[in-house]
Amino acid sequence: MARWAPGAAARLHEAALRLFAERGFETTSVADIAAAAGVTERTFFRHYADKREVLFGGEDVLLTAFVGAVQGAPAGASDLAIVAHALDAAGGELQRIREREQARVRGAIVAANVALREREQLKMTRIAAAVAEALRARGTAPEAADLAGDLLVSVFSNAFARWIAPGETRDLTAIQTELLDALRALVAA
Amino acid sequence: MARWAPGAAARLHEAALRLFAERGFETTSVADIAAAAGVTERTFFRHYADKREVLFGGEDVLLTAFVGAVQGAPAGASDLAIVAHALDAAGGELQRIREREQARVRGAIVAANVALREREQLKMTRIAAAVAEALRARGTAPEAADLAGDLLVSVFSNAFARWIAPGETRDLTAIQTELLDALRALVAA
DNA sequence: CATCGTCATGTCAGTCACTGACGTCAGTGA
DNA sequence: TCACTGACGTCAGTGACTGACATGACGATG
Repeated sequence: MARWAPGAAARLHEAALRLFAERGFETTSVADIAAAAGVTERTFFRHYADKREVLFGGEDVLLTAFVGAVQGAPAGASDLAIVAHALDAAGGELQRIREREQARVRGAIVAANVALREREQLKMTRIAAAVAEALRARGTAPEAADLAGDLLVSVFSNAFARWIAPGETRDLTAIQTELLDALRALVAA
Repeated sequence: MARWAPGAAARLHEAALRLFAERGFETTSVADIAAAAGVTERTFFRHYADKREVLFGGEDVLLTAFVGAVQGAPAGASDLAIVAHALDAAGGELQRIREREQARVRGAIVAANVALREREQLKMTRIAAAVAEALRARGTAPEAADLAGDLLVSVFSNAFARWIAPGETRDLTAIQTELLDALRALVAA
């Protein structure tokens, strides 16, 4: 028999999500989470670099999805077309791996806490930078690449926020397409 | 004679900036800053809510400049024209109150630390939200307002980063105008 | 089958950011 | 003269996070 029950990271993740939803992020200590998962506090920090990290585990998935879509966009496509392509591809993949209800719970936790919103912003900024870098690698001018990266993140973030809003039933990609159209109209005016 | 030397907040600010630049943000403790300013640690937290706050003091100045410019934009202007107007007004004001070299020092400190970059992102997000709200108050549709707020922040942030880049000599507003043109080209393509 | 290293965890002691409660005393106004 | 306030000090915490070291099940290797 194993000395310890396996899957400590998953147990910690689950316990953290439950406790954050029940009592809030700030009012649940790492010790609480560890106890609920049946490990010590030290073990928590062996699996997650800090208390917030437990909510941002699969961070790289989204980033690599966006970057991969940019790299895989058809040659000769305009920068905006590449952005649209990446939004479609990554948005579709996100819907496949993430349940909407689960995303709503997590979204509520993050929205309720400043430190978590800060972390979410950083994640998005990293994605924007990675997309910009991928565009530069395709030959886009530096200034345009930076702007396009920000633009992609703006459309995605706004679409995602609306996707998890209560009562919303549309596809994430549909919302993204709509917002991209709104952006075109905005800049063309 | 006064019981304590006046201007504790200013002394703390100065000491913090100097120590951060010399030894880095993480490796200088609040106790160090307080000692350098001739007060106790407790007093530091009476003036600044947390260790990072000492670098983000005049945060509201920029926000109110942007919001004020949006509110003061000519009636009937398109959303993009309002954004351009706000960038010009706030960018110009920023250059008047902030020395470029000082901004470079602060920028280097912030760039060197993740926690500080997170905070900077949050500040920008707040500005985007405030600008979006001001646009909605003028009658802009919610989706367009959110996108326009993000767009303004994207242009400003990129322009500001280039403004404090080593060797850069152009005006902040000139860089902003150039980036806004690049954005128009990007979306029109 | 004995032994040896690895790996995930526990244990312990410590640093540092941040907070609440309370005391102190110069200045200010009645 | 006296009560009050504002700005600070003092003290005793809590909680996030880290480094160093111990432990014991497991797989590999002889």
